[in-house]
Amino acid sequence: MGVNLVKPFSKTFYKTFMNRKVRIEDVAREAGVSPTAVSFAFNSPARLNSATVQRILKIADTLGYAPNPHARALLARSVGVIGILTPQTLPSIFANPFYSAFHEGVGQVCEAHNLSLLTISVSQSLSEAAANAPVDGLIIVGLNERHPEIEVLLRRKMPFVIVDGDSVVAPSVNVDDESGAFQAASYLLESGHRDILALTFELDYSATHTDKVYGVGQRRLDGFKRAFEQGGLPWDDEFLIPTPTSVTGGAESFRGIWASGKRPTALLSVADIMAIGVLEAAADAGVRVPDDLSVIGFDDIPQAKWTNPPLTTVRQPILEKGEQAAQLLLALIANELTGPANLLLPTELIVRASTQEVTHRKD
Amino acid sequence: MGVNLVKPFSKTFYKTFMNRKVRIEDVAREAGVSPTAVSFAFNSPARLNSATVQRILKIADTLGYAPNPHARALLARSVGVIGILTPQTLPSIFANPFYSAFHEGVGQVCEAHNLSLLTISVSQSLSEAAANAPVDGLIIVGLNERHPEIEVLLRRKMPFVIVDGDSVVAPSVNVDDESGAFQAASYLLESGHRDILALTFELDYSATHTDKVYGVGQRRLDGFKRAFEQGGLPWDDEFLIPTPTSVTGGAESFRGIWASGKRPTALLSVADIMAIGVLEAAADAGVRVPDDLSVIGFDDIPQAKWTNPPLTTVRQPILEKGEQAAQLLLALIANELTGPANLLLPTELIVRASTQEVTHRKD
DNA sequence: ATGAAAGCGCTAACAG
DNA sequence: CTGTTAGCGCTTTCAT
Repeated sequence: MGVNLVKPFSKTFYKTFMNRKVRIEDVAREAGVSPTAVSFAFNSPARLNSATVQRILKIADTLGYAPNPHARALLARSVGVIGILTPQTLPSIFANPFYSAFHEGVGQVCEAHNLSLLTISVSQSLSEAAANAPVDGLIIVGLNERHPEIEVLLRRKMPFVIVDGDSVVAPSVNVDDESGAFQAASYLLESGHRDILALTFELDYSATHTDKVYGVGQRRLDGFKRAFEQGGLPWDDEFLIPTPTSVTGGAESFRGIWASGKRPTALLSVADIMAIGVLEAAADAGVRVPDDLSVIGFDDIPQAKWTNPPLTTVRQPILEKGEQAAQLLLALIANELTGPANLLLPTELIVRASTQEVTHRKD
Repeated sequence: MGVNLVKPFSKTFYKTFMNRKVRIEDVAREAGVSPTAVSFAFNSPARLNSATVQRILKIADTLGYAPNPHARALLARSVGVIGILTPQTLPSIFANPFYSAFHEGVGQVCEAHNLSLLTISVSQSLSEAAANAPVDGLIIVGLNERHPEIEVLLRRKMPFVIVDGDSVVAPSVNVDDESGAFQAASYLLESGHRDILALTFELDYSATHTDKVYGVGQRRLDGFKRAFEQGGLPWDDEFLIPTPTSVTGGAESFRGIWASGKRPTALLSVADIMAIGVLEAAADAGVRVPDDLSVIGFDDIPQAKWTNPPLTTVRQPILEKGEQAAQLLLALIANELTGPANLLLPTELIVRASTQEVTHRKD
C-alpha cells in the first residue's frame, strides 16, 4: 500500500528536496489514496478509517505537508485575519504609542478568536491596498466613511468599521474629542492662563486621504475654541502650531515657538506624543514645567504618567476603542449586526503635574 | 455592446446588491468581453485597446469589483505579507515596547517594499499557526531553530528567519546578550555593589514553545554570572527573581523582594520593562533610586530615557534588529541568500541616572 | 470508507 | 487586439 517513502527516485521524494512545496496530491500519491482522503484526514478525520488517517498524517508530516492557506481561503471565503488600515507609514504606526495601545485592544479580541492581525502598508491608493490585503475585514482609523477611497470599499462589500472618523453607514467607534478638548482648555483658562498656544495635527494638503484635520483634529480644535469663547478669550488661528505627530515633532515646535520669541504660559497639544516632545525640549532649554510653562496633552498614552513631570492630559480609552472596533467588525463579518452601531466613548481630563495655576509663574 | 448596467433584472445588477462580491466574470459579462480582457485591463492594460480598458475599468468600478486577493495569491505564490511569529499573545506583544520598536524596524523595510505585516496569533500549535498564515515568509522571535515546531517549518519550505534564537540553517539576527549583561553586572560590581539581585524571565515549563530561558534569557544570565565570577562574588541561583515580562511584573517583584526583608543595593533586570516597574514600585514604597537602590535594565527601549530617574541599561539595536531580520527574510524569499547569514549585533551599556556607587548609600 | 469530478476566482500560455 | 483553455491547491457534494 503506497510507494515506499525512501524509494530513491520517487517523484514525491524528489520534490521534497526541491524548492517546491508539497501539495495534497503528493501526499495522496505517497499514501496510495486520493486527495480527498488526505483532505478528510485533516478536516474530517471521523469520515476515514482511523488507521488510514494515521498513515496519511504520518506521511504528510514526513513530507512536510501543510494545506496551502491561499487555496483554503479562496474556498472558505475567510482567512482568519483582520486588517488595520490607516493613512500612515508602517514604521510611524508602530512608533506611535497610541497605535500600540489600539493594537493591544484589537489584539485582545483577535487572540480570543484566534485571528491574526494585519497592519497594512498604504503606499499608494488606500482602496488598492485594502483590495489586495488578505483579510476578512478592516478596521479603518482616521478616515471618514465619505472619503472617496473608502466609499469604494463599501461598494466592494468589504466589511469594515471606522475608528476616529465620521460614519453613518458603517459601524464606528469614536471618542468625545470635542468635550475632552473643551475640558482641557477650560482647565487652563480657569487656572488663569491667557497666553496659550495649541499644537495641532498638520494639514497635509498633498495627501487626499488624510482627513485627520476634518476628523479628530477638527473636533479637538472645536473643543478648544468653545472653551476660549466661553472663557472670554478671543480665538485666533495664530494660536495654532501645526506639528508632526511625533516626539521630535513636539520638540521642534517648542523650539520654534521659543525661537520666535513667544512665551506662552501654557501649551495645549492634540496628542500626548507631541506634548512629550515639548517636555523634553523644554527641559533641554531650561524652561521649567509647570513653573514656566504648563503643558497638557491628549490621549493619555501609557507613558504619559512616566514623563517628568507626569503629563496632564485628556484620557481617551484607547484600548477599549480597539476592543470595541474589533468586536464590531467581527459582528459585522458574522452578519450579526442589527441596526446602526456608532459608538461614542467618553473622554476625561487627567490632571497630573505638568500644569499649574498661572499665578505661580516665576517672571 | 454590454448589457445596460441599470437594467433592473440583470443578473449582475442583482448580484451587485446582494451580499456577494463581484467576480471577474460579472465584469466581463457586463462589459461584453472575456474574463481575460478584464484581467488584462487590470494587470497589463497595454495589451488592450485603451478604449476597451477604460470601459472595463469603468464598469468594474461601477460594479465595485476588485480582484480576489486569495485567488491572486494562489496563482502568484505570493501575497505581499510577511509575518511575525513569537510565542506570546497578541495583546502582550503590542503592549511590549520592545516589540513596538522591533515592528518599527521591520515596518521600515516592509514600507519600502510595499508589504504588509502580519502579527500572528499563536493559540495552539506554533507550526499550525504558521501554516495557516497567509504570508510569504516569517520572522520568528524568541525561539530556536531546533525547536520541534520550528523544524516543521523547515520541512515545509516556509522561508523564515530566526531572531533572538539559536540558528545555523536559517538566517538569524541576534545581539550580543552575554557581553551586554556582563558589562551591566561588571559596572555594578565596580561601583561597589555586593548585594545584587537579578530579575529574570520566567521559565514556563508548561509551554513547550517558550525557549526564552535557553536563548536570550540564558545568555544574559551567563553574562551576569561571568561578571560575578570575575568580580569575585560567588554566584548563587538565589539571586534570581523570575519575573513576568511587564511593568507590573517588575513592580510585583520589587514588592516581593522588599516584603521578604531583602535589601539589595542593586537590581539587575533582563528587560527594561521590568526595570520600569521596579522604578515605579520603588517610588511608591519611598525607596529612592539610585540613592537606596541602583537599577539597571536591558534593551534600551525608547522610554528608558524618560523614566524617573532615567534608566541605566544595556542598549541593543532593536530597530536595526527588525530591519536586518526583514532584509534577510526578503533576500531569502528572493533566493538571493548565498551562504549562511547569522548576524550578531553589538550591545552597549548606557549609563543614566538609575545607578550610582554603593558608597553613596544613605544607610 | 473512499474516490471522481466540479469549482472557488483568477491569470497566462497559446491561438487566432 | 481579444478569447480559449488550462491550471494554481484545495474542499466537497455525490457516487460507489
